[in-house]
Amino acid sequence: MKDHARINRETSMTESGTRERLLCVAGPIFAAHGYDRVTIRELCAAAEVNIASVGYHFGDKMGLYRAVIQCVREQRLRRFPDSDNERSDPEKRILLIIRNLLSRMISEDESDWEIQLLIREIQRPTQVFETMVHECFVPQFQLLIDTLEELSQEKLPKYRLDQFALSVVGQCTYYAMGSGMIRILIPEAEREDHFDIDSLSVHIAAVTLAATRGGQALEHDEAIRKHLSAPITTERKQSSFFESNA
Amino acid sequence: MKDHARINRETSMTESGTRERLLCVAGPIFAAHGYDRVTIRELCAAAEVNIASVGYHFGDKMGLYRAVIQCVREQRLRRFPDSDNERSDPEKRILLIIRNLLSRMISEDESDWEIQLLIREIQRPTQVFETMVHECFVPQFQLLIDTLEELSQEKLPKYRLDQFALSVVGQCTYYAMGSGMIRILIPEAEREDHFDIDSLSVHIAAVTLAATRGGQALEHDEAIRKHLSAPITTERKQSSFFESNA
DNA sequence: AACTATTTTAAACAATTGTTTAACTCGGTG
DNA sequence: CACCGAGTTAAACAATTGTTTAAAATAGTT
Repeated sequence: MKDHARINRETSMTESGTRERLLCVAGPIFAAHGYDRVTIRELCAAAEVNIASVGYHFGDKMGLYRAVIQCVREQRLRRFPDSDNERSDPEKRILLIIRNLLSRMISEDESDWEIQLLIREIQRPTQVFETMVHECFVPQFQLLIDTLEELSQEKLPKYRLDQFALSVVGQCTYYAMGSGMIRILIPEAEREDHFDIDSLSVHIAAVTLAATRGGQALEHDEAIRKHLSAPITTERKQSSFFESNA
Repeated sequence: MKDHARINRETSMTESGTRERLLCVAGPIFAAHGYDRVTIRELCAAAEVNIASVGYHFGDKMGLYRAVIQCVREQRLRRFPDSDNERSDPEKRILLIIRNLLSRMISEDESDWEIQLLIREIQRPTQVFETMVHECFVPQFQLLIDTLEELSQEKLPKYRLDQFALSVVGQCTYYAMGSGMIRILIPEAEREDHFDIDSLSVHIAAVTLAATRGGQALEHDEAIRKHLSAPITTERKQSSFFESNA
């Protein structure tokens, strides 16, 4: 019964069309509404195939979802083979990395459903998540760390580089994950003028450079640590970002 | 029919218990599994009330959810009235703000379901989202901006302060939203040693201070802008954070 | 053409969903 | 006591869900 589908998937001998149509249609829909809110009937209606097709070709609704994720991954790996911005000054490289990160996060294109899908995986990981991270995110993260290491004149311990790298990633991804909040916090006019990809990548790159350049960051680190002894724990539970203050 | 419930809710005359029990039980469950994956029967079974109770007291499943959100909000507003860390040097204040932000993000307590619930609202906003942001997040965001303004010696334009503030918020919230990825990217030993609330708040505060202190950030800004002319757009679509590079 | 394997189809499946109904209990008031 | 409104209950509601079935259609081979 389902063995047919398995053989079909592995050898990919047939080009019947229904499997591919289903695979192509499911991506944007899953990305738009999330796994739970998408029904098999909705997918099959969009793909103009029978309701039983997903069960036959993918065995399961989750099987279709996993196939979609894997398809996106392979397609991206094939489309973006290797970037070769190896030899240039680290300041420029870090700007490029940040810029690429942001252009993937801030959605403007129409084919953004791939990023939306991956972001959903990041926010609520499933079984596919771990392999996805290892294949796609870890290498880029390592590239970011290498650049940061080259950027800082002095030798930094690994955990320090990781912290800086996560600061970069955090700043960038927030514009995707917290876009709803940003839309409220920042007026639209200001957003359009100073929160485009160019302005933001320059800003984040500047922050990163200022933080990593020289030992001044560590110097501040020590200056701050003096404050960190007693008085903080007392106010620790008094206020929070989620609480009103006015 | 539902008028009873409405009157009951407004005047809060009766203390029947089922409404309150439902309200208390629903919070953690919604936070744990999300709105969609929670069934009315599951909630009523946990609260040991009849299935029709939610329809009677809240009119709707969504009504119960909105009541839970509002309950959390009011409870937090009541519990944290006003923090009075007004007069102290801005370096210490920014550290306190970051620290509070992080302690809310990195979940260690058992009563973290409130934050989890709010984070779910941030990620996938519903109707309750906007009022929630205006009541809770906007004031704290303003406090952050005020501190940043005091921190920078020179006068910065508003959009600049907003960018810095979002950098702070982004770095902090990433440890909550991207925790799944961090768990993979950073080894566990390193995470336990250098990614606790204390270390991270010092790190983020140091980054923020280094970025806002003096005009050096802007100086870098200009230095970077020179790079930003032509060559970027060419490599714009070549690689991405999601793509492998090795 | 006949047979086989593979794919598609319409229909029904069983389970679960949110919501509603109508009877019922209880407490207080005339 | 009778009455009434508020609250609770069990049952059923209609709708939708993912999944399966068994027959029909298609393609490929001898």
